[in-house]
Amino acid sequence: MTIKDVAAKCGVSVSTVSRVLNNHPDVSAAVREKVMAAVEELHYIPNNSARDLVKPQASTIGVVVRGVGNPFFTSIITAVESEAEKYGYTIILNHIRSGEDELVAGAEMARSKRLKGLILMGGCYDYTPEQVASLDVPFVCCTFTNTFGNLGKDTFSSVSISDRDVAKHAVEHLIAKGHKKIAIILDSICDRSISELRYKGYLEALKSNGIEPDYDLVEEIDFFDMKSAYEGTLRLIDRGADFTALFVIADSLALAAMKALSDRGRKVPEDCSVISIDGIDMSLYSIPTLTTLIQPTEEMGRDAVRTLVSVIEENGKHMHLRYDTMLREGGTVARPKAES
Amino acid sequence: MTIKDVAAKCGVSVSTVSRVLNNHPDVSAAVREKVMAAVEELHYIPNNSARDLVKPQASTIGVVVRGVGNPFFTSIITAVESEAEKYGYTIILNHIRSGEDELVAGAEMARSKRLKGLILMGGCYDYTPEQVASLDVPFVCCTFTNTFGNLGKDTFSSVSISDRDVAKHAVEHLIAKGHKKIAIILDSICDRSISELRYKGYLEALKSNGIEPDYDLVEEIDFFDMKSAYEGTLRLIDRGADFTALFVIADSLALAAMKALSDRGRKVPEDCSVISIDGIDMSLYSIPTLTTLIQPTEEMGRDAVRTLVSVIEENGKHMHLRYDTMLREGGTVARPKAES
DNA sequence: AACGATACCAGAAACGTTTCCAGAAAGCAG
DNA sequence: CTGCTTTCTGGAAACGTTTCTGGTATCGTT
Repeated sequence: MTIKDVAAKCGVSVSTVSRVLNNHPDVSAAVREKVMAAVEELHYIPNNSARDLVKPQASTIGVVVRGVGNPFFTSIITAVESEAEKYGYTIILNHIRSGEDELVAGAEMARSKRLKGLILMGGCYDYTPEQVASLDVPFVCCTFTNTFGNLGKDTFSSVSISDRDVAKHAVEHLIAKGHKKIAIILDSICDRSISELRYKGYLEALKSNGIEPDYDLVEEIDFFDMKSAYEGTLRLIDRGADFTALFVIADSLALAAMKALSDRGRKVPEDCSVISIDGIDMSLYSIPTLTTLIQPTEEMGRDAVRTLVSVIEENGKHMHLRYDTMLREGGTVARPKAES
Repeated sequence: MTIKDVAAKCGVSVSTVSRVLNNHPDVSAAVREKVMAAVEELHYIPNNSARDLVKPQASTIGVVVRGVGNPFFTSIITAVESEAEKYGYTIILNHIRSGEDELVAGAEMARSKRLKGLILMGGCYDYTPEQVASLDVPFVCCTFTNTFGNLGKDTFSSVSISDRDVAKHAVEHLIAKGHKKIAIILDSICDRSISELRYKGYLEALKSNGIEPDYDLVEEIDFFDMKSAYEGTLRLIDRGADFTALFVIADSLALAAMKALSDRGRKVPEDCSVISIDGIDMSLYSIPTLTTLIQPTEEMGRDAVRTLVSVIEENGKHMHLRYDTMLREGGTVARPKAES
């Protein structure tokens, strides 16, 4: 089942077989025909390792994703996959658990698989220059970006929304509807995650509208999953927090929060408004439809591979792309009830 | 940056470097130390292609998934990934669109990537022996199985539930609650998909309970996605179909169906009961919680790679594993209202 | 002191390709 | 018919590893 076998089979040299396999011009039609037939008959399959060894163009880029279940990511991944295909890259996915470090996972992966580049999704945003240097393939941060004092900005790319501004936008939408007592559900803010940025946006919105932040309305959850969000919301309610609206930092968590509200007899939006960020498919089908700020996942996924490919192939410069979100008004935001 | 460079760097032979890299015993501590240092300093990374060429144990198995967005699959994939890791396999994902043929996609993939095996998710169940033969790596069908006249049963494996029985179970649960007018939402049944099996189970349940099937209560949707399910349910309602319960063949579709019911002013479960199959995470957080038959995704994913690995490594026999589902009673099923 | 065993290391073959180089056959102009 | 291109094909080197084979010190035993 090697190229030698097919060469022997039809009485030509190895190099000739190679030529027809690679569509080189210097081979007569007769021979080409004969070789093709032999390939077919022997069920010959080229050995990619050997091929790569000679001409190392094997282009595969790795995607490391923190947060398996997040449907928001699957949407971006789909876009990444289809765009990568256009450029002749194959992508290989690596799901990591919350605890793991995406940079070491990425490095490990790049090492063992000879990746041409890396796309990181759902990580932190505070890589130090040393950490970045430890990765010796170009990479782009997807859905988040480094704000570590602007250091090393030119050593990697990012595609993201402005998390702080978007969060601010969301909260201001609630304020515009007349809400003043706005609670927030977020995952741990201490690890310099996206969560922290959105939290800052939340605070900013409150402050710039003259609302004193009430730290009793902040509920931090341990993990970024629906179960934690559900339980967190129950805690918030059960400890008697006084709020008329809820800002949840991601759609999937918001859906779980709505369930918790419902389980405690609070109607959305009559008793409590809910708004969040992402625009996952599922959020269209909640009852009522979730009001959220939609991220352009299609473009983000596309641009992630485009900038990566540009860096890989033509030594393009690293870029940091920001995207606008779009407010989709569902049915989860209403004016607060008049004070009784 | 080849092994030769590091050999030169520290004045030993190529083979010695290779030995320390592969943890072979026949090398002195001093030399090992020196080589390690050089490797570190030169940032040397072994070339996997060359390595694979010599000892082709590079174990990667491909997973081709039809139906990107289906959260049910992501749950299995997670299990597959973690189990594959245990056995030292890396998995590479391939999402295909509904139109594409998973067998040709798989074959293509196996060819170009030298896969050791394949896991197919969300495909049809009627492969012909010729089709199966076209794939020259072992594969296991996940979530579905071949029933093509039992032909070629020993040439591939499968892990699945008994779709017909489970569907029957679901519908009989509704019947037990007193429902007689039971509608069904399914994706196209003509392509010999899982859908068809579940449809058969639906019919069987009706018949064995003396209920005449009413084909006006069957709503076929074009694509397996929430949008189609939503629209299909609207069609069902709007054409005046008379039903008190709805069996949807998958959780994600059921959630969309519930939204449609809500949008048409029908309360679940008071006006209409809903039941489905899968047990995705999300279904725990619908309002009310979805009543569904839970598939053991954890076990299924695990066993998929186990049987595959067994076939690959020790020429194990192909197996066809069946799993039981578990009824989770949520809040979407109630007795029908008394006839007015 | 001689011998065999042991520990360590170098050389070279092999893995399956691609591609460069050269050579043979064929075509064509003179 | 000669010489020169052109067209096709075969041989062999190269890609970066691993591993087999063999050889040289070192050491302990007698």
